[in-house]
Amino acid sequence: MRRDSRLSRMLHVLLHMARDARPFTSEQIARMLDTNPVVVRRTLAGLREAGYVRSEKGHGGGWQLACRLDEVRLLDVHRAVGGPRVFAIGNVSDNPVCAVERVVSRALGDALVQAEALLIERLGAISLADLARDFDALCAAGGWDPTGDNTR
Amino acid sequence: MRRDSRLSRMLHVLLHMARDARPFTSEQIARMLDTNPVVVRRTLAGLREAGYVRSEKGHGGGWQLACRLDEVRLLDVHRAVGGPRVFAIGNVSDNPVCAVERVVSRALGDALVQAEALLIERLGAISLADLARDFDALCAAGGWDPTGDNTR
DNA sequence: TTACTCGCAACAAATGAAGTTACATCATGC
DNA sequence: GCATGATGTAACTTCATTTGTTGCGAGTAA
Repeated sequence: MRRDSRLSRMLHVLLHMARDARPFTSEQIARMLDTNPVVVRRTLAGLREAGYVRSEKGHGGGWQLACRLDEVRLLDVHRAVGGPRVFAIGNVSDNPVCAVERVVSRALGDALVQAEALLIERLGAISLADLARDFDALCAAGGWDPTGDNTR
Repeated sequence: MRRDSRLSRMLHVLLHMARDARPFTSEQIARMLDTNPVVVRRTLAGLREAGYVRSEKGHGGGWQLACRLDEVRLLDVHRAVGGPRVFAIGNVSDNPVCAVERVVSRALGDALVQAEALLIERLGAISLADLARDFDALCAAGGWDPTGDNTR
């Protein structure tokens, strides 16, 4: 499988929306993400169901933020895009018959659970507002021009 | 992609080998793991290159342990089977052009790096000897008969 | 009425582990 | 030597999952 990039992509879009209240069309977002509009609509659908964005059809329609930045954390977005499996590796069986395998399964499972817990904790500790602040800091430090077209 | 179970499977096999010095054929191991002999040989090949097992052809041949249990840690086995990608999720790009994406990439990357570091640390802290001890403890506690055929 | 937009179903492409088939090679025992 | 049992390996298929693509329906605004 390719590496799942939905969380990464949605965060990217959300931050752009946070910086510009005008609706973005799926076409525009697809160009930002270097993909195509159907993939964008498909993935943003999850965020809409969670209430983080809203979409409007027709002229002047598109996607807009529908939440406060400080109320949505990376973990929420992860869940909104389907809360996909975190690990590419894992146990072959959850409830092994073989006693030897039970020992292996427990040790490996413990390590994975701990690592996942840390990841969840990290993602739960960062809000979209934090990222927006990071962005402002980056601009201030790097002399980047926030009025230009930096969509890519 | 299916979840990568090579580490889990190889640990299972190694512990069986630790308990019985006789060579195991790929056929026998395949039955243990509920797979087939070619997959077994393919995966064990990595452990052989690392020097953790050795294989013999012909009558009475098969696979045997070739290392001390206290010298091989789960992390070593993970690497010996190819050290596959740990996460199923990740950033879409390592070096984004877009300034917004750079912020996202850094935050997400940091969280993933921390979680991976913890997993690596855990896998590095457990040796095959530790698992063998866990197994003995399990037998002692559960009244399991180590002389029986518990290969499955 | 036309143009623009999302919504969605259906299917193709790409990726990588696991499974399968086939055959070469080597070691043992007779 | 020869049959047998075992690994070594290439080549292909299967499977699961994200991503990409096409096509069409439906709503909305000018």
